[in-house]
Amino acid sequence: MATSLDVARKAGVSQSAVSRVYTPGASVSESMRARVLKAAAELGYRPNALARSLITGRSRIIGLVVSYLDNGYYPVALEKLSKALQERGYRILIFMAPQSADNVDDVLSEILDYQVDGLVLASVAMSSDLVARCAAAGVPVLLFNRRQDDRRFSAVTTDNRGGGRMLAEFLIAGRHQRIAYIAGWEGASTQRDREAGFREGLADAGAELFDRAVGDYRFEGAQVAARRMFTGKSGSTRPDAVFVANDHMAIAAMDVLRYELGLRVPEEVSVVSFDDVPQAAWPSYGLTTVRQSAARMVEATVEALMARIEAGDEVPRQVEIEGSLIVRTSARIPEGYGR
Amino acid sequence: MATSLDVARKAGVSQSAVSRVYTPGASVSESMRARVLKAAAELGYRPNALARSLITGRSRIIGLVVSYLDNGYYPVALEKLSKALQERGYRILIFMAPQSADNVDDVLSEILDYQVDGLVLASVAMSSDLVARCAAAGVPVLLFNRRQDDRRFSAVTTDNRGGGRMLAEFLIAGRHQRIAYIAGWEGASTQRDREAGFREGLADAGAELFDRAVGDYRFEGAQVAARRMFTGKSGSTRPDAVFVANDHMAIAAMDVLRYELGLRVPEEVSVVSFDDVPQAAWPSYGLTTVRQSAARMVEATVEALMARIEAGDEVPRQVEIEGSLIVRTSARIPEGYGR
DNA sequence: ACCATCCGTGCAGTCGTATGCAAGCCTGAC
DNA sequence: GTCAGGCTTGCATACGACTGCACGGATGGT
Repeated sequence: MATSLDVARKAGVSQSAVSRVYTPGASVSESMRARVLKAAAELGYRPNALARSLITGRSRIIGLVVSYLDNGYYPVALEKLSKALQERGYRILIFMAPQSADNVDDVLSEILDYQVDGLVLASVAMSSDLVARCAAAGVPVLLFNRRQDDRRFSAVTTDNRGGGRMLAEFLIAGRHQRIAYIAGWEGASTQRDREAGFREGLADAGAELFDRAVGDYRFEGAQVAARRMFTGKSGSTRPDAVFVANDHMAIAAMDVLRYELGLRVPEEVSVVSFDDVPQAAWPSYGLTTVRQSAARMVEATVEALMARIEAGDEVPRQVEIEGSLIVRTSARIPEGYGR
Repeated sequence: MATSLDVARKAGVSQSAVSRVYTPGASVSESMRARVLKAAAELGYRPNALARSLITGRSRIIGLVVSYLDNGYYPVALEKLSKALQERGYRILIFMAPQSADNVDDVLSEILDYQVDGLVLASVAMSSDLVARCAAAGVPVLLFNRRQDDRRFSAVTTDNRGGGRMLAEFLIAGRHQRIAYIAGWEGASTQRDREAGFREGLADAGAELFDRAVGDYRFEGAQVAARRMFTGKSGSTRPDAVFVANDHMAIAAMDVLRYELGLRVPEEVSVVSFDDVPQAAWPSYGLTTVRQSAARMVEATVEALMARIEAGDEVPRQVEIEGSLIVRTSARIPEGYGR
């Protein structure tokens, strides 16, 4: 591999000159730039990003920690995030977090070793020890789709509480009598907020939860929860509507209802959920769900990161994106709805 | 951030000593190791991976180029690949390739700037100019799920031809009369091989394609293709079976058949496909498909990469994984099948 | 013709770590 | 007691690029 020194020799200039040609904003004459570029092209020279990072102290790498990709929301978000950052000249170093949340620290340490300019944690929490290390290293941390009360973090979330409330109102308007809930992982802020908003919405109408089970945001968890909630019950002892805390689980639950238990959706049971993953729009499911716009969340993420990295903002931002109710076919539609 | 020199001063030893403590296999006495580790812990020291890479010439970063994540196969593969590489001390620098295949070169150049130790191209092709540069830089390149006749590449694929043939035999055994094919992107080796194998299988039984359309491996492409192929046709002029070149498209096609055109699957039309993405197992689809084991492909990928990177093998490997037919409910099952 | 100014360029030091080399110490065998 | 050999350790240099500083030349105004 050719180095800047090789290019300099070939072009008959100093190594500094070569460096300046590749540094935007540096002062170089046209004639020199031409000579350097010619020599560089002949040698196939490209600046070594690692060496550059070492001295500038900025790697133009963003660390991303994700814990699961099977929930269809994350691939979409990852794709958008990657593209948006690429456009700004950043790359993504990706880490899969082990499910056991305690090991995340080890993984994170390794990321920090690469001198990332920023860190995005997608649905992942972080020990306070690590927080301190990131702060010391001046690495901005952004929580994606998770809130932490600690105000030292930037965070981008959807208005989960508001979304939960919208779903409650929709089900109430549809005259559902026995409304149940299948929860996500209880450690997640999204789970807590969605449930809180949902219960508020019910309470405002004088209703309350008819049943509740926990699916932990996992596919199999939702299957088990749905079986537990519906198996062996007759029309009046089982829910006539269920809010499943995200689409990933809702799909699992719906398949159990239909294909294991022979229930009709939405005629016998209405199903609503949260996220609007691509699969939610597939006509086999047609999920009525609260859209958590990946495009807008990613946009906010990139903006918040860039503010801290490039503009040097000190104060973390907490951004909350508005959700919107997408009505499809998985839940009974209130009479006169949409007029 | 503390450096090795800070640690050295605090521990009263030389910088080299600190370095050696963190270099596996280096010769350090127990007493010194203890002193260094103590000082390091107090300062929160961790070696700078960039500086280390600069001098060792190995970054322990693998570049990964992916063009789409909406096909459910790739998130699964990415997750497995990432975990497998993490276990071996490597990280993934991820790049989304723009759809327009010509710009891939720019993107790839940027990856190479980071001195990656290896490059995995998932369903992405590469210009011969870039090939030369990678070879010059000594960066092994591995084609994942794509074959290129150029023997300078390592490549890991499924036996697409064999898989296509299995599907043809299965449909023939099911006594289908009018067998059609919805193709993937014609530039892809997977597309060509799957189709070739399928046609061979048909030919062996004295049959041939009844109809053919192109879906380009895209969801919308498959919808259009399915409409074109089935709209406004009666029982005897439309296919009674269709092989859709991958699951991602098959799901789109199936929904068109059922929900737009009111056809019953598999009673009126059998659908088979390729990949076995997680969604294929969902009972709403129950796709009969050829499993392309992500686990085995990733395993082969990691092994081939490590052979070139760590063992220093010069010869690229072309690995072809056996596919297996997964029979579910989307296609008529031949009488006496499985006995 | 003189001086102030500015632009372009090279020199040399720097980022944080790894490693060949040589020197020092200790051990054990004779 | 001597010497060979091995194990530890520090010194110095290298990796590849960025950048503050100083210097030379060109420019412009008076």
